Amino acid sequence: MADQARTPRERYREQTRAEAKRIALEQLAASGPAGVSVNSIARRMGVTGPALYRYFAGRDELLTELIRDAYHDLADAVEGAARESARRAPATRLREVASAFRGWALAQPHRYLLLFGTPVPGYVAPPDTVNAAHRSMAAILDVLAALAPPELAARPRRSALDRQLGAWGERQGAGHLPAAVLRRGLAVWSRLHGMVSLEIAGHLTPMGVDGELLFRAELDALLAEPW
Amino acid sequence: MADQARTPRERYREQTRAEAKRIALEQLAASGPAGVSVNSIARRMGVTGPALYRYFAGRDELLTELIRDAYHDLADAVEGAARESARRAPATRLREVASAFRGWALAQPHRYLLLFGTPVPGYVAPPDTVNAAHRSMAAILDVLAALAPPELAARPRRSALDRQLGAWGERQGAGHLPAAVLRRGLAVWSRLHGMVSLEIAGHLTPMGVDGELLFRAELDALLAEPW
DNA sequence: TGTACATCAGTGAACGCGCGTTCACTGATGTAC
DNA sequence: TGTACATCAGTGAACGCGCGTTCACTGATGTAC
Repeated sequence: MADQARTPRERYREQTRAEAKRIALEQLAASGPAGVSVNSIARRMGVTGPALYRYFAGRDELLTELIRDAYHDLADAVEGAARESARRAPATRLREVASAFRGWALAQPHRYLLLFGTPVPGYVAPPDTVNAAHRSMAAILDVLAALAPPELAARPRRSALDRQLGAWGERQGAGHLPAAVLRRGLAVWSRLHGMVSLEIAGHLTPMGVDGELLFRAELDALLAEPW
Repeated sequence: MADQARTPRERYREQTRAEAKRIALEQLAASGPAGVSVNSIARRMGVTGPALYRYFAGRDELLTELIRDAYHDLADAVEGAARESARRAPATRLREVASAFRGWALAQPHRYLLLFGTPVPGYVAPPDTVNAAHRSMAAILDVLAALAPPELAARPRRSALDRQLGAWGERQGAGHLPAAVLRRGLAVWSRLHGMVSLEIAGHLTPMGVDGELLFRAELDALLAEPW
């Protein structure tokens, strides 16, 4: 968190951008992505609308920043859980990592939905946000690799899914991972997303189901699956 | 699909409502839920905005109709698959039913996202849409009940999750189902939703993963799980 | 069958609101000699 | 240290647009006798 801006003006710029983003997040929480508006952010900063165009090229750039920040923030949480549990049993680590993912999402549902909810119409994410998106996956794969039995590495990549995941893994510099680990990583991500997004969107409430219990049951099931 | 409206006027009313909803769906597909606007629907019908207030109390009622229709349409697809595969092996039936769910969602992603994506800010679904939502689940549970080994029924409902699901099942008139079936039904729904919503939102594309292959792999895993 | 009346569809004006973005301009802050 | 200049932040007006909703009203369609 060191303040890298040298001149006072650069520092001021950074502060103003940060405040605009902070208010944008409040609007996101209150009214969804459509509620994030340049004019109303400016108003709440005590400034006229056009002033913000000194700091952001436009609304889309602001949204891009929010999305990038959210991906990195989520990844920080997931990586943090992996790091802090580094000396524990692999199964425990997976629970911790998955729990960090879920915890982050529940704590700030609007940001999770910004990433994984209904795509914002007309908005196209710049390519580099994808890398930020894959940081969380990399942390999950790390833990899974420690969990998997060592003899997996020798198994060939047979299926079409294995080949697709293998190509992705190599692009990500994770070409050394066994196919089964990549496959399970995708399963973890997909199932986590399913549970978390149902819970956040309120679809469990009318069933009277506690999301945490579903989460634990699904993790138990996942850990019981053979490799 | 019989035309139940007796008088010409009632028939006309129904036609106008249906056309408005048809156009609303086009707008939903083009610009998301925020793009569904009373005024622009009216414009495309060759009519002024206020005219539509003869047919809908307001924008929220229109959205409610779209949501209710979508839940029922999805449930029709899922139930249809269950019915058409009634004489096949239970495992095959589960694949068919899950595939119908996914197929419906992929064919009309905007409607799926209207149901399960980012909640529309400020919109509160009327209670009876919940029943429509649970029709799909009921069809899944039906098939799972046929798939489960018969001795399950004797097992007690031990866990907190089982109790919550049991209470829901009884409210739904499905109190006779074993706890494990309800649990697995929830897992099916949650996993399906995870895969389908990642795919629809375009999160598999940058990984180069085909959603269909993930779908098959996850169903294989699910069918291999012990009861 | 014709006539009087009730019902309903749709209009047009209006209210109050908000949005993203551009542009010419003022005034303050920093920089270089 | 002072002065001339460049840079930058922010303003206010404007453009063009859209929204949901209310209301008094016209004209057409149906209904009852």
